[in-house]
Amino acid sequence: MMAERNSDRSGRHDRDSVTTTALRLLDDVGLPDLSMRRLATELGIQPSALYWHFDSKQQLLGAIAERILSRIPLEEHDEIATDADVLSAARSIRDALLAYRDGAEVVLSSYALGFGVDRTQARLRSVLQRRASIGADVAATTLLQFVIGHALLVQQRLHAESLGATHLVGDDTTGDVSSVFDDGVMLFLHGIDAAAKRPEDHSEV
Amino acid sequence: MMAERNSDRSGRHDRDSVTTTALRLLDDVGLPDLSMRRLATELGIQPSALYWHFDSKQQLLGAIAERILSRIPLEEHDEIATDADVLSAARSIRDALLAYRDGAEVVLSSYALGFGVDRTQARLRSVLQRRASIGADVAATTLLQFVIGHALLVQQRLHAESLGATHLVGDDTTGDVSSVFDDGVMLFLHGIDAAAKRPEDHSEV
DNA sequence: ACCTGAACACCGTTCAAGT
DNA sequence: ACCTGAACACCGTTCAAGT
Repeated sequence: MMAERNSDRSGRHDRDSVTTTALRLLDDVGLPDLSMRRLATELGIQPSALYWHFDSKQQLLGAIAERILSRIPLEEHDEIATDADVLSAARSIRDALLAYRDGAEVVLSSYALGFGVDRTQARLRSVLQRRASIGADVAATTLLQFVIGHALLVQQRLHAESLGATHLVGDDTTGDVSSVFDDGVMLFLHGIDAAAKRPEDHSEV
Repeated sequence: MMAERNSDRSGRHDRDSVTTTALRLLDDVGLPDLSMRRLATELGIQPSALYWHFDSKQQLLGAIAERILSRIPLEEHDEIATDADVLSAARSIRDALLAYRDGAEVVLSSYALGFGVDRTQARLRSVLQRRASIGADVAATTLLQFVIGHALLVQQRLHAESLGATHLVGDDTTGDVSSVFDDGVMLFLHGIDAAAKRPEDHSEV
C-alpha cells in the first residue's frame, strides 16, 4: 500500500540514500522487521543490490548507528561544567538513542565494532574532565553504561507494550521515566563529588 | 561431530530438560546461532516438537532468562547494609548476566515480558531499603540499569573480539573491567549518601 | 504426553551477468 | 557505477497425523 522507491528522485541509490531509507524503515517497523529484503523492496531494487553498497547487514546497521549518534551535539561551551551541563550531556545521548525505534539496540549491536564510539565517549568525557578529580574516564564510562542501560530498558518496555502485555514490569512504581533518569544522573554527580572529597576509601572491599 | 540427544537418559523431553540443553547450547554457540532447528537437532528431535513444550522461541528465551537469573542469591542477612553488601548485591547480578554467553542480551530481551524481574529488582531494593533515605526504588532502578548496561557492553566487546577485530573500543584505557564496575557502584553509593545529606537540591535544573 | 513429516512464508549472502 | 536473476543454506511456525 506504500509507494515504492520513495527515498530519492533519481532511479539509482548510493550509500547515504540507502542508509536514510533504512533509518526510516527502522523507525516504522522496528529492528526485528528490518530485513535486507524488505529494505530492498522499499527502495524498489533487488536484495542483492544492497550488497553493492554494504558488505553485510551488520555494516548497514553500523551506518545507521552512526546516523543515530550524529544527533549528539559535540560541544556547547567550554567553561567549567555545572550539574546542568553534565545532565544535559547525558540527556543528549539518551535522546539520540530514543529518537528512533529500537535505536539503543542498534547502537549497542554496532558499538563494539567502533561505530560512533568516539562521539558518545568524547561528549561525556569532555564535560566530566574539569569536574571529577577521581578520574574522568571512569566516571564517563560508568555514566555511559547507565545511559545505555536506561535507554535499552525504556525501549524494551515500549516493545512489550506494543505487544499488548501492559506494564508487566514492576519499576513503573517510581514516577515517570525521565525524572528517574535525571535522578540517576544526579546520583552519579554527587558520587563523583563525594569521591573527590574522600578519595581512596573505596578501592578494596 | 557431537553426540546427538545428550541431555537426558530417557528418549523424551520436558520443559526443563529442553531449557537445560538450550542454555548449554547458548553458552556454546551464542545467541545468534541459537536457533530452534539447531536446538532440535541437539535434542535429537524435529523442530516442530519444540512447539509442544513452548509456544514460541521468545517463551523459550524467557525460560532461559529465568534460569540465568536464578543464580542471584536472594538474601544473605538482614542487618544494616554496608557498602560491601550493596557492592556484592550488584556483583551477584552482574555475575549472573556474565555467567553464560550473551546472557545479558537474553535477559534484556525477556525483561520487559516480566521474566525474572522480581528477583533482580528485589535483590537490589532490599539491600538499598535500609540505606537510602532518598528513595530505595529510584536508587535500585538506577543501579540496575547501570549493571545491565555494563554487562551488555562487556559481552558486546567479547562478541567483537571473537570476530577478530581487536580492541576497537576506546574505553579499555581505564584499567580492567571489573574494577571499573566496582568504582561505578561506589560512585552510586556515595551519590546516595550525598543525596541523603542535602536532599531536594537536585529536582530542577 | 510427546513426537514426526510436510509445508508456508520468510531470512542473509554470493555470484555471474546485465546496462 | 549500480543493478538483475537465480541460487544456496538457512530461519520460525503451523498442523495434521502418528505412538
